[in-house]
Amino acid sequence: MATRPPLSTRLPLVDLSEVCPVRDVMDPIAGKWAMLLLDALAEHPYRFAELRRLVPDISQRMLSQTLRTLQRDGYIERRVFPTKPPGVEYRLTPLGHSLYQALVPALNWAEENHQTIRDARRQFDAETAEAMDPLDA
Amino acid sequence: MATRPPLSTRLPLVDLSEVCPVRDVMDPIAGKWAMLLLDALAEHPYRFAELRRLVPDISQRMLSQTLRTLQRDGYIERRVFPTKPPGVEYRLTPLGHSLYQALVPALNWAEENHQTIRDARRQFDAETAEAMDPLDA
DNA sequence: CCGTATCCGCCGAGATACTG
DNA sequence: CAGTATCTCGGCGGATACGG
Repeated sequence: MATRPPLSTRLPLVDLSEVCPVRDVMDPIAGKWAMLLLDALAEHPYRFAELRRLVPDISQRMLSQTLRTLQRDGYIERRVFPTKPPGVEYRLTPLGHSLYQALVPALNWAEENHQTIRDARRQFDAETAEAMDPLDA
Repeated sequence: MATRPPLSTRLPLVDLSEVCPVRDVMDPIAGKWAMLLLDALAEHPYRFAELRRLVPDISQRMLSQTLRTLQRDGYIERRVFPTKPPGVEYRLTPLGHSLYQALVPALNWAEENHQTIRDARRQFDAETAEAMDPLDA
């Protein structure tokens, strides 16, 4: 029958990153560590090992990788000092500071409303459990 | 310039959701669709099928699932109308509107700086490619 | 019309070991 | 000190089929 390319091999109809700027911009900083690093660098430049200490549970691999994507998007700048042994410093660019400022309201909101949300979750879970198991009426 | 208190307290492995409220709050809305749905519902309540049309490339499964997690955190309310066939309307709660307001600066920033970031990416990729393949010096 | 159940590919992220 | 290379695994999210 009429030959049609398999669905899986067809390219998207439009460039989604073009259609939805918000997702294109937010995706790289929505990972597990990006915001933490932006927050750490917001006030002060840091070296690689210092960032490891500031975020103790990040792996070397994810620290390196996250820093590079932040650098790629223009949020941080990487400076190498040819000392012995070499040192590398990371600092926010003006664009990075600008992003951080735009994030501040959301970050503050999260902290202010954290307990409210936890309560909402507990209540929701209790209600749905009750609906499935109506013993505890 | 608004410097916030540290995002990550450096207490070791206790309950991370307790230690890092920002991650606990932001994680559920950092998914692929949550922000889009919040944005759609910010102005006007919608029914399930209407949301499908508004966000054409979302699957039924992810729409249902995302709406449920938003409801669980208390951002949206679900109203069932026993019509024939049944209709379900979703609308933002006051908490949901409050969250959305806190997100607005970040959303606007993303749109305003989208092109700048795309340019930064292109330049970064070009430089790293050049570094690996120094033919075009 | 409004979902849930199941199967599955992909990728983010951890652990570990190795280079300059 | 500041990374990369490789392996691995769990979970997000897509496709499809079925239920109320």
